[in-house]
Amino acid sequence: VPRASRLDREFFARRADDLAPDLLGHVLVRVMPDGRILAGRIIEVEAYIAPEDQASHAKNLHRSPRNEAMYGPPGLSYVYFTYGMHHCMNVVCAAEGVPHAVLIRAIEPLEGLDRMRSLRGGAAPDRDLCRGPGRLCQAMGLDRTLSSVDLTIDPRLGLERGEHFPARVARTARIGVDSAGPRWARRRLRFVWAGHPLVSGPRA
DNA sequence: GCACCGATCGCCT
DNA sequence: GGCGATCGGTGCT
Repeated sequence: VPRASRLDREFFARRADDLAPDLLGHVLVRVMPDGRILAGRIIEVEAYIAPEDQASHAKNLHRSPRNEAMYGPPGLSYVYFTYGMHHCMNVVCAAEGVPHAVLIRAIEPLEGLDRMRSLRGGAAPDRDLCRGPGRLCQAMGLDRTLSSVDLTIDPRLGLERGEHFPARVARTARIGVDSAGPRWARRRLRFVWAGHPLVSGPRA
């Protein structure tokens, strides 16, 4: 996988609904403790725009040890544990103190597929390796110990500038946020690489 | 202290 | 399409 450079802090210093579509095509890179490299191209994301966003962990400026990373500088990771068994990864953005974040919902595996298969338990088909926020965290070896890391410099996890980008980006409502109420559940803050076969859920 | 539930997934019918 | 798994976060008593 050719690696031009990492995305820098300036790239992340904007609203989540502005950054989210521009993350499509860039490459999430994970260096495992043994040095093995896992990488995948971002193909599906969701924007969370607290404090007003009632689907965000930081709604109404709610702040706790869990979501503290959301209040940090742009370019941090926010990884949380949910449903008693899954992790989800976000990219923190906007100005420090403004808790915007972009949830990574699916990536196209590029490097380290054999390792991803073993991290996922080996049974599922390849098309499901990194399709969905919980699956991609499992396949990339991501958990809460990788929350609050600086994606612009951390040797374990980062975002590399991509080389291929979507010709068209589709916009839909976010997934799994019905309990936030119709106003925020309906809002089209999910962005997908139009026509990509490995997107989770509705494609348009 | 305690009850409720989740930015999900995999397996069931 | 439906449901159980499984546990930490949250909010109420």
